[in-house]
Amino acid sequence: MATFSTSQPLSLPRHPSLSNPNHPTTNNERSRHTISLIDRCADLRQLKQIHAHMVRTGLFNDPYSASKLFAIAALSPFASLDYACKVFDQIPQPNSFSWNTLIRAYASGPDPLRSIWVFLDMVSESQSYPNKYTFPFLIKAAAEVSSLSLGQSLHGMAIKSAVGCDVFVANSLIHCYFSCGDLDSACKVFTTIQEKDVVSWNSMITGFVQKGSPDKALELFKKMESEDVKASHVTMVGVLSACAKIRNLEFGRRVCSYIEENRVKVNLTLANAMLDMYTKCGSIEDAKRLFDQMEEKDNVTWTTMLDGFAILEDYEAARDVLNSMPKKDIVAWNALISAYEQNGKPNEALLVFHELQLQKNTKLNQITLVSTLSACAQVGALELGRWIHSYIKKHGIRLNFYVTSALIHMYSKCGDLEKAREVFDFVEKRDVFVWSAMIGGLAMHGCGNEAVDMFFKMQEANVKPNGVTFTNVFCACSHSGLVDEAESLFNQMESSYGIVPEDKHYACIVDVLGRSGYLEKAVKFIEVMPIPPSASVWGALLGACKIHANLSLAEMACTRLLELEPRNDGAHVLLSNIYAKSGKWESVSELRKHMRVTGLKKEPGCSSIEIDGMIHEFLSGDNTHPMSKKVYGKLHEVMERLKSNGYEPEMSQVLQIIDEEEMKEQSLNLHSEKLAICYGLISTEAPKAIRVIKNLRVCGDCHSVAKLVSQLYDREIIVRDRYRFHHFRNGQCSCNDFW
DNA sequence: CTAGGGTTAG
Repeated sequence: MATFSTSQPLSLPRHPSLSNPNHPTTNNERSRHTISLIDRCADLRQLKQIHAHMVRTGLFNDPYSASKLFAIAALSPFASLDYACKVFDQIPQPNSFSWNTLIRAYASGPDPLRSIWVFLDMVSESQSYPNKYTFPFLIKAAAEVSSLSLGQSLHGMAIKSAVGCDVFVANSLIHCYFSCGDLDSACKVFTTIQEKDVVSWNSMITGFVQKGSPDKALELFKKMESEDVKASHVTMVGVLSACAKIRNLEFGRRVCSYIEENRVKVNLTLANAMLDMYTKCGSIEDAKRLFDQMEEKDNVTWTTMLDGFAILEDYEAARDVLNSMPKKDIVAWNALISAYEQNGKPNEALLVFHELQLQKNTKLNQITLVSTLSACAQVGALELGRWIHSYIKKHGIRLNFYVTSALIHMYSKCGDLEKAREVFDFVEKRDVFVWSAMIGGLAMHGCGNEAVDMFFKMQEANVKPNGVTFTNVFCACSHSGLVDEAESLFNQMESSYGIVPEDKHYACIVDVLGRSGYLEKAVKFIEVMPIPPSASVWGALLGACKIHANLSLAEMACTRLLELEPRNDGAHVLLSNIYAKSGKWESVSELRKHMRVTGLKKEPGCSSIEIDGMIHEFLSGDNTHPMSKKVYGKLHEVMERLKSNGYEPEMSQVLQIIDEEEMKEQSLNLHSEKLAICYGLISTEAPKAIRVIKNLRVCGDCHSVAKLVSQLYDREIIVRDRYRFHHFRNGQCSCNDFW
């Protein structure tokens, strides 16, 4: 038998007029031979050869033979849509099969909607009618582009064409409704199927898993079992994915034994799903064992394993996996970058990003950019963030919701609120995350009223707020003292927006009330909370007590907070200072001893500043920076100049998170933000703004110093502290000294 | 002669 592994001339039956008239082969046999050759074609050249032959012999005029050739042209591994279309146009009267084939080819091509245009041609211009094979392809196209209205129209047409009850049509509708987010319709279709097959169940199970209801997927699986439907390997993939999402190792293990007992065929995809379940559920031993057993591995296998180590924060092992990958792809790089970024290691994430850029064959994608922008936001790497933004523009990368939110978030957190607004205004469509990012940005910069306005504009745009939106709005209210607005929105959260307040929302309201001086009200609010107050709730109250110098309440809040978070360093230091202020010296020494014994230390103040794309970090009292001497020289000069302009160091805030050692640093003006600002003065020129990021709250003295420097040195200074931004300009701060 | 459901990174 002839097989064509490489392109060779074909031995085609000869033209009837040329063949020996006495030769016994009939036309029928000749066409059978030609058609069997079509099936064994290995490339387009061979196919075209047969095509030419068929035209010459007239075989192409036979609808069956022509459709056979066309199907290979459109669907084989070496298919060419261009060529297939030309073949199709030559078919005199394409039958339904040929139309279906063309629709199928387009539906799984790069532009699925083109299959709809073919369908319209079929309906309007041909004698062929759509049948039960036609609709699954079209519905698949609708699913691909997530067009609910298209899916609904096709659903209606399928019913009119009397194929609405066909199980293939119904199954593709389930898939389509899920991908359009219309879960109710998907369920309705499912319940109307008379004879559900395993694919019907699988479509439901994977639909629920992918749309964020893994628990429902597991329920369905149990129901499927109780109805004695035999699960397939695709069922297993879906169920394992559900287990991975809800971190249910026990159920996941049961699924694995089910697979063994029922001899479900374990292919690569299923093995990968098992691996993912083990890693996500935290059983790295099982994962390692499976990984070592797997004979065949693909990039999914490697990346899943990489992520498994990253989850355990074993970055060395994760890195080893990346290094061992035969063909590293962007997904694997993204996994490492995002692992660092999401575990509070943004600098490491940026290092990996820089390394990735040196790889010639790996193209960044939207996910790379989202993770990296998020890392930029954390460290305040505005220059790199800007570079990524221009990269996005230059390469025409689409601003989807993720990328848009990430850009807004990056610009906001790096202190460039105007740029954040530009991005927000530029995009045409905004989802809840884009709106929330913008509201959050306004909140950080103390634009409370604008944030609240934005919240209402969002409703006008028919975008429903979520829990994050409310957190950001409350945060905005808090920084701007908008007590009434916050209270009124809080009261509507559940009744009007259907969002059950969580502990972070309660903490926000306590913060709003407390900051504005309504300490009693805040306490009452905590007392009537329907859920037990969390550490962040007490933390918010404590913060308010600090601002308003309420010692007794602070002591209570501190005690509650330490019950919930025994290793909260700030609360310890603060409590010891409270005791000191109240003369409870025994309690002070007890607490200090406790801290020494348990090795609890106050997180050191740290400020950073980006110069020419490099992040420079300063700890308080730091002299490790290469330009340390010059920085201190500048600091001395600044302080002298400030003093001669009437500045007096502020040494007596009532409550501060300062430990004994820091007292000395405080008196010597060694706070990290002062060092970073001085470094900024040395290494940049006006009118460039000095942007500093601090890990803790900016202290009162540094705040006054920054105000004066902005005036006397005529420099804009932008400081991001743990909670918000301070824009210092002409001796004023954007926070109006309310923070 | 045709068809549907699947795993990794935000």
